[in-house]
Amino acid sequence: MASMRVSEWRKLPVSLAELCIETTLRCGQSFRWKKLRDNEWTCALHGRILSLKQDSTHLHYKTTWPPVLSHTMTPPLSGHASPDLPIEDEQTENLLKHYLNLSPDLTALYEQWSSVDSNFKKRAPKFAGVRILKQDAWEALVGFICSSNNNIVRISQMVNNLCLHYGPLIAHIDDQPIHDFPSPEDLAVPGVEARLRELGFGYRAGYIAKTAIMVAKERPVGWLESLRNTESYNGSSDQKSLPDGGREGYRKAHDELLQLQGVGPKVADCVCLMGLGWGEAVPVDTHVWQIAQRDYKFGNGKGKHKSLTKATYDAVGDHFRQLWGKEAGWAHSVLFAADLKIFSERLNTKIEVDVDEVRIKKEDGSILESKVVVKRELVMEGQDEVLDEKKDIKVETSRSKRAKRRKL
DNA sequence: ATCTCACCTAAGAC
DNA sequence: AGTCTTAGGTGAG
Repeated sequence: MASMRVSEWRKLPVSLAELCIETTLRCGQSFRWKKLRDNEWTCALHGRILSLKQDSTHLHYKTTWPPVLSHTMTPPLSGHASPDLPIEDEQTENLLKHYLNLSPDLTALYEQWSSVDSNFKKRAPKFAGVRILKQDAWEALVGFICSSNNNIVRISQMVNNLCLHYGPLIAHIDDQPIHDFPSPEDLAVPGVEARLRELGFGYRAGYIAKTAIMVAKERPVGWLESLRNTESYNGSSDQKSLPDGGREGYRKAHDELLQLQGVGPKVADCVCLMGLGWGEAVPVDTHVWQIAQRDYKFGNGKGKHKSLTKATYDAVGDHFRQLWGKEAGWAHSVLFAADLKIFSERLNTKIEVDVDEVRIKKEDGSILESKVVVKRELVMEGQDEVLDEKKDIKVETSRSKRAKRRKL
């Protein structure tokens, strides 16, 4: 397995409020990121393998390139030559900035949503840094077709199988083959439905096979991409207020997606939001429907909106668009994450912090002054019962002082 | 327009 | 051990 190249770790300054990969990569918007080692996330993207890890000030990234021919890979974005970075690292940095969608000021958006919505304000603090990724639209489409009546773990397994059997091989890591995501053409071949059924896709096998044929053969080249929001992000929220059902381009994209097999309103909205850049798309699943009822008094009134019909679906979306504005789908994803079972530990975790000032008098008379911070994360059952405890002790400040001389 | 089912599968709850 | 429910829904009647 000759010479695949691995870059050095490089870093980008990013705070946890702007992006938290632990939450963002697990909250069900992408299904291919894997945690291979402690806090290290890996995924194949655009013909290379990307690894990410994060500390409180920086995002660190590393690229593994396929053995040969890496120069024939089309760069995802052309960038200006930089004196500091090798051209490939610069490409990867551009790819990352694009994929992670780093332009929107998430801190400002959280503040804005908190100022208009007390429920958001209450739930958001433990779910900072939930950012909507700019995923490939086709990948998002297939991933969310798989998501019906399904859970994140199984969706991830299915998508993984899809890549393994139909996606182009990129490289091996620890003898494990890593494949990229298959194109519509890769999946528009005879026998796909039967094979996917064998692979455990169930009734979604037919949806994927048919949708792949529609996209690859019955739509013009570039059709899916043409549905993308091309506006560059503009922070000012008081642009002409958002139309009731969202912008024209969003409605068009949504309508077009509904023509595909296995794509209903919810899946179409997931693709609009996470694959096509339409921030006002609000996917309403049973979960969000429950949130709407529980926290926003939906369906309480006189019989209207009793169940999640198409009319109710649209009304819920409109309500959240009106409340949160142009990036309603982003805010929706924060509350969605806050309701996921895989993150439920955070909700009953309380954090206790003890700070001790310690002074040690040394023999030479100087005083060593340090602050010992003991941080305990307690997983609670009810009010008093502690199920689990994680302790983190660190010496935060430490300095020597010359002994003060007593005045006589 | 709204409602009811069937549809794959695997894991957890009774 | 079986049965039921649930997990980011969709399509057909």
